[in-house]
Amino acid sequence: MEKTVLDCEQKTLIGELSQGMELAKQLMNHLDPSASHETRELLLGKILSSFEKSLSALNWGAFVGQTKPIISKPESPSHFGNSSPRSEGSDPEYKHRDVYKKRKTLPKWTEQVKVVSGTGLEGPVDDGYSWRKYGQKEILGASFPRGYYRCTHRNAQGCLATKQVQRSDGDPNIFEVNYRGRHTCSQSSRFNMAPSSRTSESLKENRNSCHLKQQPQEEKPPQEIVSEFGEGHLVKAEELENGEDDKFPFFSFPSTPIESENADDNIFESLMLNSHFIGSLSPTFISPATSESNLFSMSPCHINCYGLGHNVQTSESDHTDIISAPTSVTNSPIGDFDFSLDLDQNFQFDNPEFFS
DNA sequence: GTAATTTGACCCGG
DNA sequence: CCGGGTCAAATTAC
Repeated sequence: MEKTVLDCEQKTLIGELSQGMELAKQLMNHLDPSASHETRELLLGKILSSFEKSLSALNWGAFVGQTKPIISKPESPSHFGNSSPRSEGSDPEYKHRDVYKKRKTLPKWTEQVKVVSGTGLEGPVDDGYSWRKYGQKEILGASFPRGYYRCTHRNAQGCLATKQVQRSDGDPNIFEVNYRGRHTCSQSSRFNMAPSSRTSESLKENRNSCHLKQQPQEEKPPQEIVSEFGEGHLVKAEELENGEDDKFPFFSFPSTPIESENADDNIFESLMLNSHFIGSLSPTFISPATSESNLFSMSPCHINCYGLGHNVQTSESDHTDIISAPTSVTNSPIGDFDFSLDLDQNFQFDNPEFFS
């Protein structure tokens, strides 16, 4: 495989993006208070946001893209596509068993998104992927319904990525976005597959054509883009309560042995994480009073990535982890990735997950 | 006409 | 049995 070339491409891209992001941040720091042109701030905010998205997508693509269809098990995603009406079947057992089983094994992580101005726009909720809403539910104890989204290309490409979006109880400005599963659709790997001829232009093209579609929300349609500036993220990776069988394919590793690639990807992780942590690591968390609505007060464009493995627990206790070790965080994720990659080696052999 | 959303019913796990 | 997650027909938007 010509991974090396691609990796170089990605490194360059990531490096540039990181630099740009840092510069933007610096610029933001040096904003003249007297000027206080919101437009400028807005612009900067969007720049940063854009960078974040790019980096994030790049990073994810690095993992997802290099994997071929993740679920290579016999009952591959195909039956997602088959409009398999359970009603028509006298088949009492449906395929739901498989579905739920799969659901359980998918990697899961939560992103807490804060939208400052209450205009109703959730820029952050639009994370760069195309989602289709497939359900909405009132959640007990929650003031707002939870929306269920799946990747638009699930049928076409068997992409199993889903997410849940729900407003926080107390704060309509906070959205909890629960991601589940990695994107296996071609879009998600757009960066990864980018040939050397690919420039930022084509990347932008990609974004427009595939990914970045404004996401209509259950609330009011967005009128202004102002709120996008004040957004804050908290990304935390979680693993499902891993049963014995459940390893944590947080990045959906294929069962094909790839070692050097992983190493390189690890570098990407570090790169990206570092870029995020540049000047953005401030333990400004507010300890969550309750496990329900966790309000994290953060500086704009503050993203924390928590990786995997040993660190993961249920969402509630997760918060404790996050808050309790804000300083070690800078290194921790990288270490975690290392850890995970190491485990990945094992994962290749015993991911009985897909054999059942 | 096609694609996305809405919405009530269904299924599963706890 | 209840609550959460998903499905799919109906409806709406493009």
